[in-house]
Amino acid sequence: MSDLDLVMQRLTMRGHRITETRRRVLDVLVSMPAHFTVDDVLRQLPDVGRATVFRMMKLLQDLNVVCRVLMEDGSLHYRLSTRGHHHHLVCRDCGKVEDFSNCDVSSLVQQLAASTEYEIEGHWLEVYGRCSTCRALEGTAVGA
Amino acid sequence: MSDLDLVMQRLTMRGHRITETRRRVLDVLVSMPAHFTVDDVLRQLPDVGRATVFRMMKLLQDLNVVCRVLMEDGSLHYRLSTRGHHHHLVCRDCGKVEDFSNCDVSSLVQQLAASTEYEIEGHWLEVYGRCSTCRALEGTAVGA
DNA sequence: CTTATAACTGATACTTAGTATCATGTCAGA
DNA sequence: TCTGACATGATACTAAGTATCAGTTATAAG
Ligand SMILES: [Zn+2]
Ligand SMILES: [Zn+2]
Ligand SMILES: [Zn+2]
Ligand SMILES: [Zn+2]
Repeated sequence: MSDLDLVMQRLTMRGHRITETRRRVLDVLVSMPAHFTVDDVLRQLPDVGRATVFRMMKLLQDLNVVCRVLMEDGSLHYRLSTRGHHHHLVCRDCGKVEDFSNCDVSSLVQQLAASTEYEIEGHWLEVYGRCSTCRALEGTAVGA
Repeated sequence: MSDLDLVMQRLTMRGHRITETRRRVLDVLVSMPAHFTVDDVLRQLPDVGRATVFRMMKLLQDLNVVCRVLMEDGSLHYRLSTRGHHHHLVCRDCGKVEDFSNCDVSSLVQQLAASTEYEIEGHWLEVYGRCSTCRALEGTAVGA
């Protein structure tokens, strides 16, 4: 089943309607790169209301099919993802994203719990770097 | 030397002026709890211009005496801190913050680098939980 | 102590991200 | 096909932050 079908299914399962607008927005979302903003979406759907897209992003978050990526400057971008809790490894050059959750955050958290007496209940982690493709390109770049 | 003196020193060292407004804003900042917003500051200094406080927060970031705390909802708060790169452990109940940097993020980063072929250049980590004080209080809370 | 001037300030207007309201439109089941 | 709850778009609003600009002030050279 495609991500798109999955979203449709979850929508109806929860009593939400499949409208023409929702279908159009979803079509745009699946065509988007790894992460995007609401304005990226609006630019491709000028006749769709701003509030509608924001409402939809919130809905999709409730349905656990989008997450938010924290950029290094502190701004938040959206990303289609049907994973539960996970983290992002974002390429600074091309914006490509790797989701990961099989990480060793838990050991870090245990260290912290021991040294601080906090009871730890959540965390947010984003990692930034450059993907192999972009690193390979750098060597051959004009002027490099 | 107090944090406040340190800031003054760094300001003059970089050719910035010590003005009455800056002194007043700094006084408020050091009196603030672990993290705060610009509007928290403005509420205590109604005659200081909004832009001035934002300008000052940016300046203080350049001087490495404030950092930003990512709250769980995605909003950013400010925090006075003269540390370099570090992370936050934020109490969900009282807002208390522990800075930490002696963490095991580097091993996590190495794992990631090995499994993804990304060259890793940065990260952002925030941890949320409840401090020992708030946990102790819970047991004695009315109605608990 | 002046004075020149670069730095600083506050007001205002603007931007970006997101929420609230509300009249109109439409999906989907009876 | 009827109907009402759900969805939509326009509009206006909030919150965080930036840009502009005319007026003020710190500071250091004289
Ligand atoms: Zn995790
Ligand atoms: Zn890349
Ligand atoms: Zn606490
Ligand atoms: Zn670190």
